[in-house]
Amino acid sequence: MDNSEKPRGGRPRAFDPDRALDAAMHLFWEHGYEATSLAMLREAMGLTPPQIYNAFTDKETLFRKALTRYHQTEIGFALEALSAPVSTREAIRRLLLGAAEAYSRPGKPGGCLFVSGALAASPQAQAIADELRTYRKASEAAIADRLARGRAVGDLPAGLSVEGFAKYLAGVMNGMSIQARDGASVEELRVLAQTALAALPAEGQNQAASSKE
Amino acid sequence: MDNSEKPRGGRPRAFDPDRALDAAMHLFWEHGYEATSLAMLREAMGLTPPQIYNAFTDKETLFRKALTRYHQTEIGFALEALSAPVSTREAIRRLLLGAAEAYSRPGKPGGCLFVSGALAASPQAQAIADELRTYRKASEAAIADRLARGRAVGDLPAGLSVEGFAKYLAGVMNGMSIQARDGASVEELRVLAQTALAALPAEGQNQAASSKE
DNA sequence: AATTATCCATATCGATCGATACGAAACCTG
DNA sequence: CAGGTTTCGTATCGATCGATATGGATAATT
Repeated sequence: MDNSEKPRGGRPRAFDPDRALDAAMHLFWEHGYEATSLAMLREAMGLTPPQIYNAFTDKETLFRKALTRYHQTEIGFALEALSAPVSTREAIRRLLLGAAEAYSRPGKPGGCLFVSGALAASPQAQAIADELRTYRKASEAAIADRLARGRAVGDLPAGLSVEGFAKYLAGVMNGMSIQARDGASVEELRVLAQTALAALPAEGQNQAASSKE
Repeated sequence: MDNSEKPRGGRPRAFDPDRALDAAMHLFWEHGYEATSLAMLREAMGLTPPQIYNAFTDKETLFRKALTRYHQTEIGFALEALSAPVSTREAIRRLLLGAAEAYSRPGKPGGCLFVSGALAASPQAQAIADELRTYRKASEAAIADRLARGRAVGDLPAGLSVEGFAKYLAGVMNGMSIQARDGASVEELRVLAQTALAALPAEGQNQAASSKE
């Protein structure tokens, strides 16, 4: 679990595993799991196949580590937005605008790795597709949790279905990911996010937790 | 261009090309272009490789024909909704609810082939990915056209950006496609669609776009 | 019946896929 | 330095990829 293993002896590595993992992550992000070949990884990571396999076990493990790294380095905006001490509307606004920015970063592949990584897969890669779906479902569940808290404090109507609304918001983010992949600019994604926000039920008319922010 | 070619002599086909194309389409729909192997196609279509290549040239041509067939047989709801003689809001409502149904048909793969077919692709399959993006862009353009017509007749505020709103709606549909792929039921997709409709600017209060709220 | 054209079935093709065997090289421990 | 351990570079593995060569079979045309 620790990436700074103790070298109990033996020849030291001639490369930086984190840099190599970054290169792999970007390649998977751009081309998806199956369409990214070892030859492409070899070139992008600057490593020989034995180096890759010694450091990352196999292609599937490498991809899973790339997913973890992506989660840590590229989409911190999500947890940040959902846990910020702001109103529910503001939290959702930050979430969607954060996605607009994260899905269209210059020099990075468009969209979200969790969407592009393996939306369709061969039977052999079904486990990878399932893993990505798990990430997407977790994102939706995190949104639902935030909405439920917002409803509990009066930010949202008591009758609102948090699951349904979370599915809408997660769907919008997934759609933004595809629009980003199709070349949408950060400004266009921001407009999309703002438009999506208009579906939020009016807020502020009633709240049990009065001046929250 | 005619699928009932003239048999100017020679041994007749022992299979129905349309049935075979249907099988291929469903396989591409489920697994995407690259992850669908000839071995899978061979089994699903019930044909030998020479039969496939004789009838459909190669894998890429087969996929493009599957795209055309998909467009003709599975997503007629879109053109239908956008060309129906109803209000703009009703047209968009039919579009989104039609997508909810089309993306979750029992016995068919979830989501839209135009999204799942090749969201990420290897460099060799870039042409296929571009083709699918062209289909998606065309859908968005068709929505924008409908919105522009709606705005012209006062269904929508004069200041509304049809391009921006079309990008939102196309994004929502793309997101619905992914939600469907993640197992969302037709009811859940309908709720998502209804939620997305709430972002539509109010209609009917003004025809000349006078009191813009 | 002879000719011509197309399709069918079998057996594979070369290229690429992900993954390794092997032995030399480079570090720690004793 | 000797022993142990790990990574290095080179070469290549078997499996699968998309795609075909080949020759017999079946039809319309002459």
